Amino acid sequence: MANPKKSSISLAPFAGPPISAASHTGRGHGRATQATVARQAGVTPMTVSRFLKAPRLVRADTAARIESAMVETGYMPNKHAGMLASGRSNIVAAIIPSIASSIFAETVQGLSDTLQQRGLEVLLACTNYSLEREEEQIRAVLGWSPSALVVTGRRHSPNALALMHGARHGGTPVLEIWDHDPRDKQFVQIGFSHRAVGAMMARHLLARGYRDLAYVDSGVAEDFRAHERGEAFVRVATKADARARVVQAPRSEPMAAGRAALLGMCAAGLPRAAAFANDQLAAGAFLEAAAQRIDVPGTIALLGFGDFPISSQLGAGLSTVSVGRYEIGSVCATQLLAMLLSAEQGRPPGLAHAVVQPRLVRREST
Amino acid sequence: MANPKKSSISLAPFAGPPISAASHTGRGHGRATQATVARQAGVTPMTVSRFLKAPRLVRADTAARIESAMVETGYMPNKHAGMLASGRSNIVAAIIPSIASSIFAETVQGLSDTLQQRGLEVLLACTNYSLEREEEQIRAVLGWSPSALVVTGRRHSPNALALMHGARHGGTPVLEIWDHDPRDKQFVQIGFSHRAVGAMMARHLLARGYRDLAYVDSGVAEDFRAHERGEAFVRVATKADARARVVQAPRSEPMAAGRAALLGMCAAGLPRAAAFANDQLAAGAFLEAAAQRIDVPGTIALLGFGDFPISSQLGAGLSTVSVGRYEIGSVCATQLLAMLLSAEQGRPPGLAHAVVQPRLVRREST
DNA sequence: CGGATTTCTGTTAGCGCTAACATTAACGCC
DNA sequence: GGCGTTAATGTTAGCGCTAACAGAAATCCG
Repeated sequence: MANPKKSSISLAPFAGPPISAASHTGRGHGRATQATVARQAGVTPMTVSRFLKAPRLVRADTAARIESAMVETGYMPNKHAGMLASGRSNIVAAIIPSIASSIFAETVQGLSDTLQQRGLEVLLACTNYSLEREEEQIRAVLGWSPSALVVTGRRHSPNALALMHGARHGGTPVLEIWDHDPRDKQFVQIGFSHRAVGAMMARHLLARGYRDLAYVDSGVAEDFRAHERGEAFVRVATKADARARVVQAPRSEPMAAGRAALLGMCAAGLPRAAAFANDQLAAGAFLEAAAQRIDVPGTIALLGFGDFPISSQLGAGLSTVSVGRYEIGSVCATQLLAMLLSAEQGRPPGLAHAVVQPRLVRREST
Repeated sequence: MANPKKSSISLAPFAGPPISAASHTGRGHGRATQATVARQAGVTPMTVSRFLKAPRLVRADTAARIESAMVETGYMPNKHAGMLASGRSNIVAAIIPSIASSIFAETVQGLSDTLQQRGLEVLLACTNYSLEREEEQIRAVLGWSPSALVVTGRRHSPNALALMHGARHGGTPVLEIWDHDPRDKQFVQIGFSHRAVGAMMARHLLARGYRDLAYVDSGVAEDFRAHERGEAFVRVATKADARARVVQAPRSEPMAAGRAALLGMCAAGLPRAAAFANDQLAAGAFLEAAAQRIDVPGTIALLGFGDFPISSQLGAGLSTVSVGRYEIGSVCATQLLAMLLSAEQGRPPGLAHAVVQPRLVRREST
């Protein structure tokens, strides 16, 4: 009971009138504090604090008295006070585009699974793929004095960048996940090159002999990584003297958007092969193709991105690019812990990027 | 810049040796505080604090001086200190079974969208469908003195229940989401009766003339709500003199589990209709049926639960039960805000449950 | 234009906890 | 048994912020 393991996630807002929790009489909020426990156990608060941090530092019988006093009083440590006094929040703030889309959920899981074992909590914030919102979120989470800051991607608003640099100069490790550019050494990056993936997708389709290609981009204007994949895709295809165009899917539910994109291409003339910004789009297109009795890959080859469960389940399987979603999170956590450790020991942080290499999974759709 | 809107989510752990953030010289952590800003602006810290809380309470020229001092110093409020001093954390802790499964992601979105406008943040914790873990998580989040606590479902470990009651008696509203039992008045509930849904599913299949039924439960042992739907399903079917059995899907990736469940039923003798614990399972079964050239609904009718995007996209559509996932979150937030408001005004909290009624969506699979 | 308002700012104290140091108790050993 | 050593506890002060009240400044109005 003294050392509960846990893991949680949190969302935060910041407008309108704040609302108080309880009707408190004056200041104290009624809850038992370390002082309450100490009185009950016949020791000073400091001993209680010590017991909580390192039980072995107090004598066994004292520890027992404290422990039962904690149970009797229903003591619950106040982490805000602890943070304030120690200067350590043991919070890692992570800013991701979205929780609803399952892309980042596993990364968050990987992050928290690893950090959890080291006594760190993850504070999560979502941007809905908006840079403006990202800036707000970074500002918001910094108010909790996180031990480290994790953001998604390499593109940020100028203010957001300033906040990130400020945090880093204040000694807070800042890491960028889900992207990688070896030339960019501003922050530690954990991810992969989206250009390389776009190129990989194009080369795969070219290698299979398709020479009239399309890249179906998600309708999300600020999903820069999807755009980057598309640009690289087109560049490589064009360089190989193949035809390549970019099609925008509508910004709706992704599977429906994929269906719509396929229908759109039907009207405009089907390419021989289409690469998609993600598996959901590709799955939608696959299902629409089935509905239209368009042969895949006979008439059109389909290539997804992400390797989500659905792509291995549809028909004989959708070819896709497999990304270590969970791994990005766990590697990020490991890296981050190393940075915190070296900061603790006064060593310089080191700026080692980590590449989580994606790989192409060929199934029957290409 | 004085009133940033935000929204974030956080995950928390609690074991192993804590790790410090920066190499701080003694106590102060280098960051500008209200005192820094105050000195710069030639006022007392209190005026800065006041400006932050209610800008209109300070004279315009003072406000301007403070504002520029904040920019110059790069001031960032310390929320821990604020919480400690005011006794209000403006955090709502939400405990859900899983983020990775998209079921609860939208509920969280609904919660945070609504709370955000009122200056409340959401602290999220996942249990992975384990009551033990739920208890740990509740204990963990209570350390942040949340303004309210939201938990999933009505089943909790005795200790968890004790913590919840303790929190409530400390004036913290406690709400249960995703379930509803009018007889249970311990905590405010926002959701629906899973028995009623199970019954609804059975009645739908009976009404369509199917009399040999199966309920395919998810392999998640502690998904009590899925079990409850299954029990009610069987009860109603049996009462109507139909055949009804429960099949356990393997605990794997849900779509694969659905496929496996269908194959299992093939071997054991196909029922005339199968209801599933969720749409992913049903989708897997649908795809396996297609692969096996089993006619749906001719040979076997399939009924899902949840109304996820996939169920409207597969073939001519999978019948399912549509649940207001987002609505549960937003209604919960509204209710919670009302409770905080009445607590603030000293009124008794009121214990109004809110039912978010699910409805059956018939498509071509039944 | 003086006293009652209203508006703005300052003072004091303390939220609950923990670094850092100081002190005392317990122990070992020649 | 006195001295050094270690183990266990206590003392002091302060983290950054905000209630609550007190005081000063500006404003109003008969």
